[in-house]
Amino acid sequence: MDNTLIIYNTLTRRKERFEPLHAPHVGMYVCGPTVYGDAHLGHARPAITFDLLFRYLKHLGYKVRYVRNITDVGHLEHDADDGEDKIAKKARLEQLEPMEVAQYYINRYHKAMEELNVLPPSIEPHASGHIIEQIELVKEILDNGYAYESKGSVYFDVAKYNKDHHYGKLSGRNLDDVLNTTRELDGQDEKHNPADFALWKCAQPEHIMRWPSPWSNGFPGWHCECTAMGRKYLGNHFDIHGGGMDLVFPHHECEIAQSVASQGDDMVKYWMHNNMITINGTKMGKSLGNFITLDEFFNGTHKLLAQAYTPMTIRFFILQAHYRSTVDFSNEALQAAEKGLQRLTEALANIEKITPADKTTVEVADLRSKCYDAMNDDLNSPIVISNLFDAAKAINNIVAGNATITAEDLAELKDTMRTFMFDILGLKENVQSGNEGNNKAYAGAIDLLLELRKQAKANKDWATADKIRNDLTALGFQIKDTKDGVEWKL
RNA sequence: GGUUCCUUGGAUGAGUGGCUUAGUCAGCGGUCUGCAAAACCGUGUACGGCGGUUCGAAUCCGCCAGGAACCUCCA
Repeated sequence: MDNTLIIYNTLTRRKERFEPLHAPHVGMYVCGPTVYGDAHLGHARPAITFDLLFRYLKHLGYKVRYVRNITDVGHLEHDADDGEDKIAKKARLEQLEPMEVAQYYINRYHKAMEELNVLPPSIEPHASGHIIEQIELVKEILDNGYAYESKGSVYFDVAKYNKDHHYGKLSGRNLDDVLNTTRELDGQDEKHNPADFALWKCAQPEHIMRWPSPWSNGFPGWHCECTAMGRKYLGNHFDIHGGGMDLVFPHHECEIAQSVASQGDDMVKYWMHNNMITINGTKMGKSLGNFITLDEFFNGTHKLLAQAYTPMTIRFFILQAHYRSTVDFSNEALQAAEKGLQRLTEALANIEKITPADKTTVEVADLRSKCYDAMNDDLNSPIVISNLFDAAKAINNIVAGNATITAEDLAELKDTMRTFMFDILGLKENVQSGNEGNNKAYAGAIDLLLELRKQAKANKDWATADKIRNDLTALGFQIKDTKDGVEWKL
């Protein structure tokens, strides 16, 4: 089996063969959330995309260290008069300690991720816990002559850097373009050049979150945390750095500059970026105010939602599109995903009903290799899913008596389905809430009703039979009459 | 204005030179069923427009139209 993973590298703009720097170890860093609000559908995209990659790399046998940070400090807010950061601003509004706000949203983020069956990363470092490392990074860049101090703040000298290196190689820009299009920003008068970005910001008097440094009491610049923490936990050179496409410039571009200016070269071998989720053709984003939080999806409480959607429906919906394509939100699309997922899980359950025969008359032999081929081609999860649907069709045909399968092929089919659905795509069956005892009791009650219906049917009392079925359906139960008896589920 | 990219059937969404007009959802017809549901079988004119390259293009090149992301915190 040829398991050569090919991934698209934003840096080279082409698909490349994945060759880890230190196989079998793989280091991967992904930009995590800024915790000043609830996670929305857009946040689920990178989480699920890189969860897929994490799962697949592990499945291939790599030992993966996956670092996903929590940004709880350091992002400047542009509509603020001073350089106050988002966490501090929200804290004052709500009369809470900044760390209390951060913790609240971290907890909620973790809960949402768990519901989406996103595996926790190996390390989840907080920016606020790595101020020392960030100060060290700034010092190195200063020592190397690529930064300067101004009124207690430190700025990266982009023009100087660009003489020795290419500032803009990731996003395809050149410095002149950046200069011509840079807008007025806070602290511009402190900078030598409008394109320079902050490595350390001197805190205004009213700014709550602040740390001492050689330059001032303040806080680290926008881009330092990922460079400092990536290096700390993954070393000076690691394999994969991921994030949303909207982070390519300036965030990841600046990370490269910081890395080169401090250690002499880029830390990252493969840059990977997931595309956006759109709503009415426009990006769903915090600042645009057009976002729907994950909790709202799970509860169906947003006015644009026709119904609640389970976490697995959301996950499946995202996996049905390739990660580098935009995916457009709509109720219709989500409902389609919901039904599609149901079809797959039912087919998987139907495997248990199959009695092996002495001959296989369905095409399932190459299912596994087709799925691997799709995954190896830049994580083409939509193709994996379409292959699983082919398998579902085969299973249903066997159950319907139109085809047969040998015990050996059946075992292989089952194992392939389970491996890809559960281990790699990370889908799981929705677990019913409620305690065991209650579930058992009410399952018994349903069975009793269906027994009565069976008797009514035997007496050709269709009115009674239909009433039981229709009323149960109205309560949310699905009743199926199969040749082996009645099946039901909520 | 600059950089990067996109435009596929009713809705989604793969494919990137000819064996793929994927797959899902919806619709329509049929099989099964007391009737349904589920399942199965069958089913439509799709590749933004105009040129070019080629034996052959949805797929490569050019122009035009429309749209998006980034250039400001954002996944």
